[in-house]
Amino acid sequence: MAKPKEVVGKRNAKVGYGSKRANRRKEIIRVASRLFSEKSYHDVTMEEIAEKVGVAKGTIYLYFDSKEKLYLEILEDSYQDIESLIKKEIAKSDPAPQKLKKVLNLIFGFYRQNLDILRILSRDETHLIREHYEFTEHWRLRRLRLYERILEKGVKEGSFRPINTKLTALVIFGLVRSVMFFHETDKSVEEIVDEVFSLIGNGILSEERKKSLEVS
Amino acid sequence: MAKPKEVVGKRNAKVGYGSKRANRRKEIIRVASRLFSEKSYHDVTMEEIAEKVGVAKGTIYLYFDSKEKLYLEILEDSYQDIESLIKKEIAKSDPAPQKLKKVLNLIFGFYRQNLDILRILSRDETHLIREHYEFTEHWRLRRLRLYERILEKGVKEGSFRPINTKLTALVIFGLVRSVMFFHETDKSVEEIVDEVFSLIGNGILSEERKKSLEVS
DNA sequence: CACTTGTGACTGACTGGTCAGTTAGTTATA
DNA sequence: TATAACTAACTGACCAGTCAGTCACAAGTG
Repeated sequence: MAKPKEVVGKRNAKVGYGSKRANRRKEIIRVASRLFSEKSYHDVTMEEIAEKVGVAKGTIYLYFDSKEKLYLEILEDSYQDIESLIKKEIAKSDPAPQKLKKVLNLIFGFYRQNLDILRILSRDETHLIREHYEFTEHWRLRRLRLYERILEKGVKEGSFRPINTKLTALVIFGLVRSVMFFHETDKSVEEIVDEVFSLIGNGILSEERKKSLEVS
Repeated sequence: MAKPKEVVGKRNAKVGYGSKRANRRKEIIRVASRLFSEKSYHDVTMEEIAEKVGVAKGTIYLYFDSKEKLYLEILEDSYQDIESLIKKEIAKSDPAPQKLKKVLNLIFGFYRQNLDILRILSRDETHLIREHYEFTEHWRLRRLRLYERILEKGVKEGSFRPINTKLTALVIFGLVRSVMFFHETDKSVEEIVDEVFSLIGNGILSEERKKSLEVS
């Protein structure tokens, strides 16, 4: 415990000693993220990444085992970042509607600030490699469960109607992506979330219409 | 007008004379669709397509100028199919809510019957080539406008609340994809559409909750 | 100090393999 | 037999990953 643990070990290990080496790593990830957000996986070459970082191609391989590993690390980092952000901000005791709104704000906010990552994650290149598929699937399910738990809590509390929580979670999952990705960015995240929340909160039918449906 | 137009012309023209040649074309598209739905664009090789069709690679090039053209034609065909399906079924006079439900039924139904196409269209490989991006964008906007028009009609009729139709269209666009793609297929299309429609129609908040929000 | 040895970061030419697209030649068909 | 359909071998470009070697600098040594 006294001595700091020997940290050199494997070259491409993630653990960094906040030094030059760690910075290079980060710089490579930064550049690669931007490139992967602009083009598909196969259209980004290691040569190109190296060039934009300002090193030779071989150097990249001193930090990452392979192109796939580099790509997957970008994905994992992003998912981790979002999730830890949510974990930090959400208090268990919040009533479900507030909780849902908070989560939406955090997610929309994160994506707004990390458009490259939004573009990468939105793309469904789940066929690249087996690992990638499992990866994406894993994180998708985590996100769905998060929504579901909030919805279930709301139903129990009585703040939400007795809805199909699984389906509703899917609906929220889908709309987040499309709204974030395609909505004009002239509105603040808060405004967008307010509108989205009011929409899924109250629905689109008018009161008269709802009444007439109840009758029939 | 009397004589059928000279149709031979360019080898790879789409126009077919319902014969052998046209069938080959269709078969190639069918096989390619399945492969493109299983793997990413770059991971499907022309060799593989040829093999699965049962011809030599060169033969594919007698029907399609390039891999890109083949891919884009699959996309275009799919978009066209869905849109013409909708156009055929939707009467202008339907009230907005029914219209929306009908459209959702048609789209969900189409995807349920064409899972390959759902997988291809869901993937956002919009970076492949410039043409592909414009393509996808074009059809996305058409779909959004369709939703928007229905929503506007409903607002005017008074069957929908005065909602932000642009945002709502995006929400619907997003949820269709994610619900269709990920929802267990043990339910019929009608059941799913009913549930989705009730969700976006009435919202998730309970009546008490809505009232308490109105007060605050 | 002058030197040697060591080392981690980095380089870039090279390899092995892949694959879209071509073409010269063969087969089927009208 | 003329033409369309088809084939299979080939070409050229591309690219992930490798590896022998360079370089700047630090640590040891007499």
